[in-house]
Amino acid sequence: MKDGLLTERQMEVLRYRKQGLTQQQIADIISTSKANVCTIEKSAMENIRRAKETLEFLYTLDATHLCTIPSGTDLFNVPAIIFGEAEKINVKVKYDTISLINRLRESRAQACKARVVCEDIIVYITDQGELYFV
Amino acid sequence: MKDGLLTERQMEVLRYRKQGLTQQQIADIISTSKANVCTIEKSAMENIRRAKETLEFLYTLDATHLCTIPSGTDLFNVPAIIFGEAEKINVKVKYDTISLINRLRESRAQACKARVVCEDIIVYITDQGELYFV
DNA sequence: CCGGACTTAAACACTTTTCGTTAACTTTTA
DNA sequence: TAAAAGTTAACGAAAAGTGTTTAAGTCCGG
Repeated sequence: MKDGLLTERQMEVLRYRKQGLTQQQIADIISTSKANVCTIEKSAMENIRRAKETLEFLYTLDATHLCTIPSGTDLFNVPAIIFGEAEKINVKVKYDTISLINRLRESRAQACKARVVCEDIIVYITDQGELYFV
Repeated sequence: MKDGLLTERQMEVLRYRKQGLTQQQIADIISTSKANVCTIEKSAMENIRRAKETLEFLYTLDATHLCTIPSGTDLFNVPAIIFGEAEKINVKVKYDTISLINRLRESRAQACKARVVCEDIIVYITDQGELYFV
């Protein structure tokens, strides 16, 4: 059994960064160039992003397609749409209006511009009322 | 920007499996051997495990070390130890006694045998009272 | 005990990732 | 603005991961 996605080098850099060290300081400590520290940190972040996306996929496997929010929809209308669709299939959404919008904003930030949805958003829901946006 | 950890092949197999197909049926559909379906599914599960472990690492970066539960401790004494340590640093743990034990069992199953902790368990905590066991 | 479902190991060709260098570039901050 | 911090691009070598085959397993219900 292997560890997670991150290499020793990547974890090392992330830990030093968390302590507030600059890339140059870390480069000195681990004896390499600051450019290399930058790329190691970057690939670490990329790996973390991929880990998150992998689990998102897993969730959509468990969930069923609920509806699709068309691009151009007012953000504040989204909860009503989702509550309505969930009611049709007898599932209680585990978010209220505000937290639903926050959940959406967090998971699909680039799809939310100001008060408007600027990309089609596919909505999945589990039996437990958990939502996933793709 | 690339996708998550899973390859097309791996997602394909997981989706078919979710539908309840056997490895042989999937092998026929995607034109390969059932042994290969098995290894693809296995590496998919391994990737998912690694994705989870990667995020766990990320959480421990945000969290501070709270205490270490020594091997041999009675499971039912663990909550009291953790509540005590958390109180010392003025953090409210977001679990009650029962759910804390469940959380521990889920995250470190192999470290819990019957009523006893059989490995040292390092406990991390965030400002929000979330716990991580390593 | 037979058969179906599943697992495992070794070996292979192939692709991707990683760490590293150098050098130029942009952004932030004092 | 000047210095420090951070980013990017191009490239190479080494390491790791993937899909595949073949062949030999285990595990379990009927």
